[in-house]
Amino acid sequence: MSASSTTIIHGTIASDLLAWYDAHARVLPWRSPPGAPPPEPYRVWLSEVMLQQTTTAAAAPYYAKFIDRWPTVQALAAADEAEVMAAWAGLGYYSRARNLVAAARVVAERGGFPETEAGLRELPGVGAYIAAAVAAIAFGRRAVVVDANVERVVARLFAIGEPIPGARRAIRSSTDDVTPSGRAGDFAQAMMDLGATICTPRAPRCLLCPLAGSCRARQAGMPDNYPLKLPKKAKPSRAGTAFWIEREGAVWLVRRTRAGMLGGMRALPDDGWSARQDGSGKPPFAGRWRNAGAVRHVFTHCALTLSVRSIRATRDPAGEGEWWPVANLEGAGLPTLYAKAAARALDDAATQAETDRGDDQHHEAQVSPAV
DNA sequence: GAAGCGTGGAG
DNA sequence: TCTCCAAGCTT
Repeated sequence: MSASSTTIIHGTIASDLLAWYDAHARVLPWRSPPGAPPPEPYRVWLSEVMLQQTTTAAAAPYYAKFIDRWPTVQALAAADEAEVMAAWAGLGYYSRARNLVAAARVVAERGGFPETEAGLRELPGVGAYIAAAVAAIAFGRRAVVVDANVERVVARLFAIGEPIPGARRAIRSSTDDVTPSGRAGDFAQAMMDLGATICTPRAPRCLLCPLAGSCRARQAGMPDNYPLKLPKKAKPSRAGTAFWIEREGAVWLVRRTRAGMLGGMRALPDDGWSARQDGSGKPPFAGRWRNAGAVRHVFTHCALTLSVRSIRATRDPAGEGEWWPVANLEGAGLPTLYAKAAARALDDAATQAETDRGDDQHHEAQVSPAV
């Protein structure tokens, strides 16, 4: 195939896709309509960080909360890191929140966002994808934007049979080939919308696809065979224990170390469980610990059964921590694992109180059902 | 380059 | 219930 005919075909892909996008673009809180002036770079960047490995449905309420609370990058730069971490609680991948604050401070200090991919790439938490996406969407620069959606669309368009991650080089090269010089942001978002709504991982809707006529996987009759992915490693199961220590309507919370799982987040004290090994089961101090049941939680690379034990304290436990009002537990910003454990402890306490009202016997050794 | 890092929804 | 995986980055 000659270079000129290649260009014509690839140009058709871009124009077909943009025409489809003009008619079918998703309406999203961080997005401008096709052809309209782009949102502020702050909004594009914030949304991209939240959208890493995260569905639009999950990110949307957090995006609204952050924009309401920190409307500008200067406001975010001036925020307490701890408050940003707490606001991020539940969204996962918590290093994103710490990098978010760090990057905001760099941007505020230098008086605005870098406008080039290379400049953006220097911000903490900004990698190849986000740098390209912000350059294209916020600044209208031609950039090769490759996320998991684009990987899938391009692997199918060109029937790239090599498995991920080895195929990434070829996918990037082909994406470069089909990326137009104009409407950079719309093109990137159109590719992602196509991947999210038409060219889906399973059961792609090829009958609705504006690129079906150009798609080599479609022509071969097996679009959902692309991209090929290698089998994943088995996920280990871990066991740990969290401790609910209550005193005068407050619960003792600690802050996890910045490195590792749930790094930097508020948490219940626990027995040192990790993705690599079980916890010791040992409570932080001796006493009449109550078994409040257990919760199950699945992380990216381990599945945890977290036992919950509770006690009423008469003084501060050893080490760093803070008494947090139970009535305002939502404001603590506990990651989901510990929010589940807290709910288990509170439910157990409520159940016990009801039992105690129902008969005169104590049930201090009551065993709650496993979850 | 591979492993570490959350969570919730879909099928 | 179980598997897959979503607008990835860092070390």
